[in-house]
Amino acid sequence: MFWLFRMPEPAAKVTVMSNSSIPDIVIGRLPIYLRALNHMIQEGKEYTSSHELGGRLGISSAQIRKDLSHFGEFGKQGTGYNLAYLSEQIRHILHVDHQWPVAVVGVGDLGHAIAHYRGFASRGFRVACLFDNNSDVIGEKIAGLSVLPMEQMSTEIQRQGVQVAMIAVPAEAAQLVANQLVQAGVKAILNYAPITLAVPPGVHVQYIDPVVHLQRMTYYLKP
Amino acid sequence: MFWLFRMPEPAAKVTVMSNSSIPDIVIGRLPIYLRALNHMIQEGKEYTSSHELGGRLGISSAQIRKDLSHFGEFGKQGTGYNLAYLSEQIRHILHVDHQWPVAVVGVGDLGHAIAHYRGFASRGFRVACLFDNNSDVIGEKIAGLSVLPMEQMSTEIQRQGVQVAMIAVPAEAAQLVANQLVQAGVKAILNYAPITLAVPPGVHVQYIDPVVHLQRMTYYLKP
DNA sequence: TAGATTGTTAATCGATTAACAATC
DNA sequence: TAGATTGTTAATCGATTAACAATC
Repeated sequence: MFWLFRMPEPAAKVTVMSNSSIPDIVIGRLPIYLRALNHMIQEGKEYTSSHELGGRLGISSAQIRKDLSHFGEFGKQGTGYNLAYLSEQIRHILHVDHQWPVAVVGVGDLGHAIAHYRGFASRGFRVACLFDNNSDVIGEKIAGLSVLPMEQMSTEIQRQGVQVAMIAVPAEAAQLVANQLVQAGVKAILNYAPITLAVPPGVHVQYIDPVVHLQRMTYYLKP
Repeated sequence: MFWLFRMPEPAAKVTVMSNSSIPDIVIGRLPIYLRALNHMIQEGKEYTSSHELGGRLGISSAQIRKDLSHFGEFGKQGTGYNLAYLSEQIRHILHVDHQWPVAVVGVGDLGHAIAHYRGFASRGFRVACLFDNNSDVIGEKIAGLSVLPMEQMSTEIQRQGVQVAMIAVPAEAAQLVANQLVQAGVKAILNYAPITLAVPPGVHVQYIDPVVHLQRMTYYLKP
C-alpha cells in the first residue's frame, strides 16, 4: 500500500511514496469505532459526527478524523458520516466483512462460555471447532460442535482453513498449545491464559487477562 | 507523592517537586511485569535483569528500567533484580498486596466461568458476591456463593465495602448495571459487555471484548 | 579486577491536538 | 446564505530509546 502526498508549492518533480504502515494503535481503535457505530445504527440513527462519536468514546474528534484519514475520506462537510456507510467501510478495512472460522482450544468453563457466546457472528467470527485433551469432554456436543481431541487439531484446522484461534487452557499448557496452533498454520491467537506467549514473526497475539485489567485499576484506588 | 531530582552542578538551592502523575501507560505495564516475575519465581529463578524480562515480554530493557524508575530503585548493578523483592514491591505499588473483594453482576455462562476461576486469589482478588436478575439462577450456589437478586446489590456491596466489580450481563443491560454499581459506591469496573460505558469522573473502567481483539488482528490477515 | 547491569539523561521518535481552509 | 463539519497541516505533547557513568 502506498500514499500520495501533496507537494509544497512550487511543486517538486518527485512524488513521495511512503510505504509506512498505519500505526497499530490506530488499528486498535477501529474496532471500538465500529462497535459504537453499530450501536448508533441500532438506535435508529443515520448520521454521526466525529464530535458525537468522540463524545461517546472519550476520544477527541480530531483523533477520530485523523485515524479515519489514514484510510480514505468517509465523511461530508457539514453533515458528518453516514453510519451504514462508515460501518461498512471499517468492516472492510478490518477484514470482518465476512466470517472468520475460529478454533477454540480448551473447553472448561471459559471455553464453554466462548462456544456459547452469541456475539461473534454479527461481528465477523464463527466458532468452527473445539479442542480439549480431557477425555471427559471429548465427544461432548457444545453449541452444535463436537469437542475433538488435541490429536486432531492440526488436521482439522488445516481442513477448515482456520487462521484464528482462541486459547482457553490453563497457563501451564498455553505455550505448548500455541506452538501446535502455529504449526498448524494459525496466524492470530487470542490468549486467555495468564502468560505471555512466544510466537514466530508474522503470528499475531492478543491477550485477555482479567487480573491485568483489575490490577491496572486498583493502582488508583485506596485500599 | 513527590520526587526529588538531582540538580545540575553547580547545585541550585531549590528542590524541584513534581506532582506530575505517573503515566497510565506505565501503570498498565506493571501487571504484565508482575505476571512475568511471578512466572520466573515459579520456575525457581531468584534473579532477573531488565534485559531478560524484556526479552520474554517483547519490551526493551530500557523501557522496563524507565518504568520502574518512576517508583524507586529496585535493582543492583551487575546483578539485576531480586525476583521476590521486585514482585513484592510491584504488588505494593498496584495495591494488590491484599485481596480486593469483587462483585460479579450477571451469572450466565461467562459469570459462571468468572465465579469458578481459580486465578484471582493469588493475584489480589476474591469474588465476594454474585448478582443476577433471573429468578432461575437467584439463590443458586456457585463456588460457595449464593446468587443474589439485583435488588440486594447496593446493600450488599456497601455491607462488604466492595469497590471493584465485573459486569457480565448482555450489552443492553450493561449501562444500567454500571449506573447502579456507581451509585452503590463501586470505583472500578471491568466490563465484559461489548459497549463503551459512561461513568462519572473518578470511576475507572476497563474493557474485555474478545471481538475487539480479534478484529484488531484480522486487519493484518489475508482473508 | 573484569564483566554485567542498573538508573538516568538527552535525543529521537511517534502520537495527539488545535486550528483552519474547504465545502456541504 | 449561515452554520456545521470534514480532512489536513503544523505545532505540541508525550513516550521510547540509546548511551553511559556509576557501581555491584
